Amino acid sequence: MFETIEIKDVKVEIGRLVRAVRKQRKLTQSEVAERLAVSRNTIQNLESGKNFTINTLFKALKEFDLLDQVHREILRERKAIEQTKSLY
Amino acid sequence: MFETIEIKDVKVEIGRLVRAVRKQRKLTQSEVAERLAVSRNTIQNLESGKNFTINTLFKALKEFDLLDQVHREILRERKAIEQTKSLY
DNA sequence: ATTTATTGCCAATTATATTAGGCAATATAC
DNA sequence: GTATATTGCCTAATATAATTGGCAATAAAT
Repeated sequence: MFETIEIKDVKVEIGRLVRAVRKQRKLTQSEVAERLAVSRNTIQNLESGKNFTINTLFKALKEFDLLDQVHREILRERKAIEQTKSLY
Repeated sequence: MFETIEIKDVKVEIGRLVRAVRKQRKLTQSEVAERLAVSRNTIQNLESGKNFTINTLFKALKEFDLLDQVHREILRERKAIEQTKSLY
């Protein structure tokens, strides 16, 4: 019924997002890696749907000015949940 | 100017969100750990702002019916970016 | 067409996330 | 109050993410 999306699909989509921003800014994988202080392989993994740590993702989101937005959405989601009466 | 949020702050906020949902559903850390097929330590790290992998986070989001929403937001963000003329 | 740059992918090593187990502190139930 | 459950935190071992270095395939530039 609900939640047909698989974890790997979301990781692939994150990879596409990171790549899209990188391309828009005309940066190479090596340049992004240097800015995040990680290896190019780590960027490669991030862009290609492999597993990675939240630190790696958040470094990229911060570099690309998306971290603040993510932070606000997490905050909003938690507050929405805390106001909702439990269904369980 | 922009992006004053620190990575650690967002990790802490993720921890609060996970805990809020867990509490609302009246589950213990051990029960969540079992459902995600991870150790209780991993849930503890997730809830307390430590580093963790995207797999761990996405298992939790899927269990809590939040993964589909995240997936849609990532998709939307990428499409927005691809339509935007570069400022760089 | 020929360089030059970039990407995809691989093996070996290092760093670290995860696991398993335990115990004290705190919260919850009785 | 006492018992029971839950949480926070620690150590040691294991699994895996990240690093380093390399090379072939593809893309971009000249």
